[in-house]
Amino acid sequence: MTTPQPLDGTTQDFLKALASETRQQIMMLFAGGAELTVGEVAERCGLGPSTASEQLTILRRGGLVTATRDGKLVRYRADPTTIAGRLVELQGYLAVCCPPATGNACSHAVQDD
Amino acid sequence: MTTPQPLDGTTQDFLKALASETRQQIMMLFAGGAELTVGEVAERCGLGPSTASEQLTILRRGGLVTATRDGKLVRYRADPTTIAGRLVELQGYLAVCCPPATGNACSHAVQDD
DNA sequence: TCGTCATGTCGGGAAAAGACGAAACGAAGT
DNA sequence: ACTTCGTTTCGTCTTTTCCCGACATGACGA
Repeated sequence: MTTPQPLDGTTQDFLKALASETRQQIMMLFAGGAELTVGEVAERCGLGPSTASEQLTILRRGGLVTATRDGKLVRYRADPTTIAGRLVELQGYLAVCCPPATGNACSHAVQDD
Repeated sequence: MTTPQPLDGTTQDFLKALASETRQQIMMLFAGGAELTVGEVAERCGLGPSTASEQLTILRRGGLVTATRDGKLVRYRADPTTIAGRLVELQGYLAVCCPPATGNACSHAVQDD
């Protein structure tokens, strides 16, 4: 079950998606459950539409947002469920790296030897 | 409303440190609370000593490891306390992006009940 | 059908990251 | 002091990322 050896590919996409200031900025736009089109994201971040589309694709691969088509628009929104899942995966990975000995907060799911 | 702030600098360092396959690999070496020198990390990851040193510096900046000098050696180990803190910060950031309305599953992922 | 508009895809160029070897630094031991 | 060994810093190269403009795709309205 536990495949904590390397890091799961999905978690890797999650981390890489989040490890960019621009994409962090994009994620902030979705605060409060906002739905935004590619063009809106582009404008609010000062990016070209193509760049916004690319970055949103990366965020979608990372499980951070979902997209639905509405006419010729595509509405993006945050994906809390998947985000929570990736966060748990990340937690599990870190729990392996952390000494599961003393009362440390980052170890509570994976114990193995 | 929730602060539409980009993201804490420390959390950014944390994410960037983790968003690298080799650094993830390095972190795995510290499983079980192991203490490793730069040379050991280098050898086990198939890296040059200088590269290992650089990557460990990034991990230290991200709060993932701590270093103590022991003679001419430098022993690195995981830093569970700081990791847990950064994880909580990350979770807080993501909670802002996530709609706090529906099953906001991403606002409880890290808690260590 | 045709034109338009929003999005996605493709190439390219600038910037950053990743890894290396050579050399500098620091802490023992001879 | 000198030598040795582990670590760090520095310069360089290669690879990847980031953003762009130009073009292709797909959907709607005339």
